[in-house]
Amino acid sequence: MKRPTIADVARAAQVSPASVSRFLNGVEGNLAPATADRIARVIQDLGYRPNAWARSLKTQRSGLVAAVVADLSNAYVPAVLEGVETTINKAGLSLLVGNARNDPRQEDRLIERLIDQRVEGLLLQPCSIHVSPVLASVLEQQIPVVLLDRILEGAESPLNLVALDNAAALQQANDHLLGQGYRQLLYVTEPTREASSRREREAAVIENRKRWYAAEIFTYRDKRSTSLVRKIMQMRSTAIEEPLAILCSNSKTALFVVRSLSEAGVQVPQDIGLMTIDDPEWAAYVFGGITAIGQPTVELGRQGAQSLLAQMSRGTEVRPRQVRLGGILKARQSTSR
Amino acid sequence: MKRPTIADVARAAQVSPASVSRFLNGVEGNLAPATADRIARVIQDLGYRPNAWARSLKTQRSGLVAAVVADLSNAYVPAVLEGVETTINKAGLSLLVGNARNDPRQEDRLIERLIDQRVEGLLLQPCSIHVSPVLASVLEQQIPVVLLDRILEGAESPLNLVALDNAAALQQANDHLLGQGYRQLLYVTEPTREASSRREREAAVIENRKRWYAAEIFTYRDKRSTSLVRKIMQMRSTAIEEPLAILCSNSKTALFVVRSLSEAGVQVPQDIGLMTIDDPEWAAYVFGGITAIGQPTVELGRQGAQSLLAQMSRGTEVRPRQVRLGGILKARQSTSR
DNA sequence: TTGAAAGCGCTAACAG
DNA sequence: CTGTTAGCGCTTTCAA
Repeated sequence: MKRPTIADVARAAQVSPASVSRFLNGVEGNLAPATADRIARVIQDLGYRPNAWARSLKTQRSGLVAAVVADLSNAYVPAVLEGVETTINKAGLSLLVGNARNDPRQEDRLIERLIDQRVEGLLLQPCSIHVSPVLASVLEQQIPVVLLDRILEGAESPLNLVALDNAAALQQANDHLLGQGYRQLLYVTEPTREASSRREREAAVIENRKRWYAAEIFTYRDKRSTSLVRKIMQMRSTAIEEPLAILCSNSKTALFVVRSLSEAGVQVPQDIGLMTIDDPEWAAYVFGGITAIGQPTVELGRQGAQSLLAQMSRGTEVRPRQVRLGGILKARQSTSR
Repeated sequence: MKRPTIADVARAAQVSPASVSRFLNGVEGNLAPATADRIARVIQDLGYRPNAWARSLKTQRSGLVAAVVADLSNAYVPAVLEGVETTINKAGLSLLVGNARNDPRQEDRLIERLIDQRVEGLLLQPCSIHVSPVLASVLEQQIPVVLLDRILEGAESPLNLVALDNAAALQQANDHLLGQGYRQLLYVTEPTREASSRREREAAVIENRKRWYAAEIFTYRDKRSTSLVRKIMQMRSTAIEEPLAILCSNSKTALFVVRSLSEAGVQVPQDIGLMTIDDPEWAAYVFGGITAIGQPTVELGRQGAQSLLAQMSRGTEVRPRQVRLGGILKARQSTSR
């Protein structure tokens, strides 16, 4: 039971394949209503569906767009993908998804495979900070690319980007915490080497350093919480008990900190203030509510996809657009003194 | 700057396209080492990559697999997709993702589009309970399908499935709560009409009904928490104050309940017990820890994908496999009296 | 071990 | 308004 081809339809409807094709594509030189009807009926009867491969081969369009993300297990990512998927589908295209699992080699492999599938565009949340040879060749082939969430260094020309305005978000966070009367800051982050967003956030923390009595950065590499707790104890033991707040670089970090504090029995906000960049669904319910800077995740995906679609239709020639979206401060219990 | 074709390679290497094709596919009738080397070099130089469309047209294989999910915004779903994606990629295939947003019409549209892309298999978490005409035609075409998380009624033969053993999970939950001394149960669920998993869970609750002093079911349809709170108050006002526990049908429900309880100032576990099916990352940190039945989400995706791959290679003829995975009880503060 | 040639299913000139 | 024809880039007999 092979699927019917355009030729089968043509034969059954007593017309040429060309006419069927015209019908399918709603082409200019309109068909006689009678012919069209006949074709329509046959298509219906046979359950004919055009073969995307053959069409692609001819038209050089696949109807496929790819999204390669750094880590699907970070809730931020599926939220962004939601915006991407919706937009891509509205445009009549289909979305291929690749999860690099924070491994640049895996990322390369995925990109290569997806390009081989002849995707018409690539949305990328890179898990490395520089342009890999594979990505370079993608760019060279003029395949539209839009970066999500993270920038890339060493591209010949800056790539299209949609991301959080990290500098502004951290400014907001610092303002809020200082405004609440905190005088010491402990910024907790995952290693910052490979993700530009983390770098930008950390840079902003450093920039705001002088505003604090003390501001330190804690980078966590494993799940163990002991050294973080030790760090906290150390900062809290200042002679003049300056109030201390923890700021988390993202929701994954926040989860780690929440776990650490819970295990150590540290009270929030009594003993310590807590705030995070990124506002996961649970933030409002832990410790009576954790103050957060929410990201417009779905919107970010939407805009990324739109930017890609624009490039796909207008060509890669358009000058690159760097969109920076603002975060939204949600003040909650965890930073109220 | 068009991409080089097999003909370009053939010309540059002074061989026939057929030989290049042989080289590419590592075919039996081995090439002379010298020829192979020459071809290899040219491919390298030209940066040649085979055209998937042309290959598909000829081989009738696309290298594409699709996953259509009910709702990407439920954290359970991306977790399952993670397992799916990994497995599919390991098999050298690419994954197309569609998000039906709980809309059966959208689901149909997605399936149709993906089938038009000639995917070789479909993983489906249906957002309806019965086989739509579109899906029926997919099955009729012998395209391998595996259901994730939810079953479908009215299929001619039962479809392959990987899902939680809902009956067992709810048995476990009931046992645990009764063991903790609770005597009244309030089961909170989203509307159960369209998702078989919800139906199964609700059915299990009903089955366990006699074990309770009172067991009621609360279906929430909107975000407003007032009627839930009223219900709770009503159940708590029994003459002989039988201890009450809430059981949530999944993590989305749990989030709703947590919000409602927080807003109403109900204390957990002092005033009421709380438990949920599905163990989201935040469960351990809200109300000092919410007791949950964890689902093997990633594993579920992995097994679903494997089941699909099996069907794809051995043909749809294989007898359908219904895999039911067990949940894992995580006892926490919220149900300790 | 290699090449020639046919064709997968479709579209897009070009005629008519 | 409609049909004929020539490929899109690849694989795969069949011959050499």
